[in-house]
Amino acid sequence: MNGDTVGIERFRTFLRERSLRITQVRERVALAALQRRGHFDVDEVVAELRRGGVRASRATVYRALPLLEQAGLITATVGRRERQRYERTLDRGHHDHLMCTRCQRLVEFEYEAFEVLQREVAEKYGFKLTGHSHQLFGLCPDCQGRRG
Amino acid sequence: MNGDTVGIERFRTFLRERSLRITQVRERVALAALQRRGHFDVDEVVAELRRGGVRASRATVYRALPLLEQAGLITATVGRRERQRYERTLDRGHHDHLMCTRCQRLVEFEYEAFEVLQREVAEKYGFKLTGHSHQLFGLCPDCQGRRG
DNA sequence: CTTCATGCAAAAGATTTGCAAGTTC
DNA sequence: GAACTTGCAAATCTTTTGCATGAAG
Repeated sequence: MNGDTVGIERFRTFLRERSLRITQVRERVALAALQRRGHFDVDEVVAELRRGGVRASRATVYRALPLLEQAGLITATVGRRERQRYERTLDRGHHDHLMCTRCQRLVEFEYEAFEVLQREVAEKYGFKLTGHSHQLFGLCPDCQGRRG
Repeated sequence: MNGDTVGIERFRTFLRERSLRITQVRERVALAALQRRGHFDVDEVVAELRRGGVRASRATVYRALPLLEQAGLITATVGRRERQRYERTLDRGHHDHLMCTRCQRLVEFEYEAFEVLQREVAEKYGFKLTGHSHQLFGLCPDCQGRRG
């Protein structure tokens, strides 16, 4: 019983709880998304599905991914104006992102100090911390000095 | 000589440095943007301009705001899939957000330590830092213990 | 069988772009 | 005058939606 299987089971439970249907397509989308490593977008999931011989429309994937997100299996990344991207929640660990605003290059970093400080801030305001989104923007070495 | 005037001067310098033209419309857009307090989007700038009797097309404003951003006068905010919003850089200070996921209550906090660490991370990867988005999610004191 | 999910194509919404006409240097 | 800007409309791009048809419960 690997991680994906657990994920699928969790997704089923999520769907049942909300009286949503457990369909073939939804499960296939879930599998395709969970099989991806690193970041992915809607089209990549569609491509992954096609490779596996599953025909699912983009619209369906657009409808399914937010469910997976609500189920806690994937996390949407917050970007600027590009297409929405996701990543498997389990892969995330505690890393955050450093993104080049020119070429979209994405670097992941992990700094325990941030986690500690965050807990500190939450405590200061009496909040019970459940998550965070932390992204740095800038120009990567290659893009510094370039125009536009 | 108020803040806006300084901003405009800085914008002129920025344009000159890149051999871009200092036009009436660009200056008006800059003024309109700098006059806004809090967050604003393209249409709000267009509206502000109209109120001042300036007719500038949306396209022009779309072309001008990134210049203002590059000049460091305004900062683009990062959201999910809505329209791009900006805020005057000077207004930002260095605050980040702590948001209650149940009642949407928003607390702004400021922790110099985060800024320091962020610069450290950027430097480590050779990035030139231009901005960041840092949000903590959790339950505020009032919402803890309540049902979701 | 009732209700919800899917696919398709069309719609929507935000932003970008080609091009002719107007400005800036 | 040459080069860059602007405005307009059309084009793009991503995401959403209406609707007829097909599955799930």
